[in-house]
Amino acid sequence: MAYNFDANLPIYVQISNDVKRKIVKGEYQIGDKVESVRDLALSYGANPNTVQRALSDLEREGFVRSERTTGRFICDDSNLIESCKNELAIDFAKQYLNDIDSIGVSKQKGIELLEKVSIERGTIDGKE
Amino acid sequence: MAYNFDANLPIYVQISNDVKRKIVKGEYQIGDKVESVRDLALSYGANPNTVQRALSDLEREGFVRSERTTGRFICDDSNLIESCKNELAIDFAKQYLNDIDSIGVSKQKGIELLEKVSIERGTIDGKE
Amino acid sequence: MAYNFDANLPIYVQISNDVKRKIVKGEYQIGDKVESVRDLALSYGANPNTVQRALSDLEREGFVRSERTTGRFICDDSNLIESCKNELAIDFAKQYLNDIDSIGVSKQKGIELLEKVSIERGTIDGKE
Amino acid sequence: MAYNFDANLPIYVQISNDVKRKIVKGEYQIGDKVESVRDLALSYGANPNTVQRALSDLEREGFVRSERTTGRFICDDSNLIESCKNELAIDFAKQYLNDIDSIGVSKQKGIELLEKVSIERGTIDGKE
DNA sequence: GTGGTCTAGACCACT
DNA sequence: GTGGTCTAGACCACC
Repeated sequence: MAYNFDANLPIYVQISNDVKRKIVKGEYQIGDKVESVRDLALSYGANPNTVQRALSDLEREGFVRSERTTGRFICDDSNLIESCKNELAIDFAKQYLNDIDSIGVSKQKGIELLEKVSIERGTIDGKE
Repeated sequence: MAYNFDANLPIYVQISNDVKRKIVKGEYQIGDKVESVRDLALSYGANPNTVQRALSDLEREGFVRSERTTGRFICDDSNLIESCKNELAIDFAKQYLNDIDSIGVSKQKGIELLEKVSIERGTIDGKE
Repeated sequence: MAYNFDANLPIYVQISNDVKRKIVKGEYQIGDKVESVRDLALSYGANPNTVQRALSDLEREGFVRSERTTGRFICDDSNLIESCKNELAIDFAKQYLNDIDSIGVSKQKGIELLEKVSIERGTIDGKE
Repeated sequence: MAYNFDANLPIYVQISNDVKRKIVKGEYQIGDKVESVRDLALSYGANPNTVQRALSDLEREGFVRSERTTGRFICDDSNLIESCKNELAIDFAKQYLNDIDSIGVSKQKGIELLEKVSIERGTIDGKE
């Protein structure tokens, strides 16, 4: 299995989210052709029907459009993509605030931690 | 079921983590008596054996000590608690950095989001 | 395919009906020469044999007559055409009454809807 | 097979439409329990998965809500139901106008036909 | 080859 | 018993 699915969420939701994430991050650019249902099924280690359902959901939400005989493509809707990105980022931020709050760490301390951790990681972010 | 367990982690680990979180946050104070295995099992909706294992782990790690006849108590080891708190906080911070990185959001933007979200929530943090 | 056939009805019936409709509407005038079987087959995207059968039926019903060497022509039988038109119109009317009845809309409301919709469409009917 | 499906439309769409029609007509009242997926599958002569899909769509559209262990129920959203009814009625009206237009019958004549046909049918509508 | 649909049959959680 | 999910395998239309 090429993808580590969380047992608590339906696989089709996780696939849908993963593709959304790739779109939002720019791994899929507008107009890009999405891999075929069968190929995605192979690489996710899921059933084609499950992938199909994930992509149908994305289509309904406006992230991809399908052309019957040629494949699926990323929609040209940068507003949608941007708002999705914001939404995800806000969700992550809320999650972080909840997490540190659950152990009695203040938001201020949480921010300092981000600086400290990012330096330790020596990532690109360290330059900021 | 009184607790929403994640299907991917052993339940005893999740219980152990939850108790640790409560200690770190101060919901359990040093010297406090921990509820009986039987009561904890009820409130977690888990098997007493599972709770027993979680508490044994906590004991081995030095968070609680058991006194044969009177019950279990939170250890007086503020260093351990403090370092545990830091460790958890760092884990959360890393998680957050990974999350926002996965959608192409910078650390700087991530910090701004924390401010924005915490204001919207109108929580205690708002005073900071 | 130049014609969107309904999978539930034999194609030859659908072709026959379409020609009948054209006669009734006046797209084919009395005495007009009907296109050759070969041409009709092309434009309908059907097999010439299928078209042949449709035309034979129309001939049997008296809508067209075939002259061995010159082709097929629309018959001069305005009574037949008129009664066919009425029959079709009545079928449509019954269909409409059934449709609105199936969702609990009264005939009266159905008539008002026709006025409303035809105005919205801004079609020729608007003048009436 | 207890339901005559049109080969041109996906079965799940037809089932969804049929249930919608029943809601709109009042055969299903607000709060009514919908038959179970398995029962509906039997009565429609379709696969439970197909019925499931139809109902999921209806749920997404807000017509029904599902309670995990007890069944599905018609939502209390009379606005939605009313607007759906109007939409369907308008579709039927447009269809009728198109139909009669395709044989050169005017809207006015079409309305007269409705009166005539409804009297011939001797239905309740005849009193209007 | 592509997406789309359908069936059959299975398992799960919940009550 | 309920809804929900997943897999496996099939067929179709389109190009």
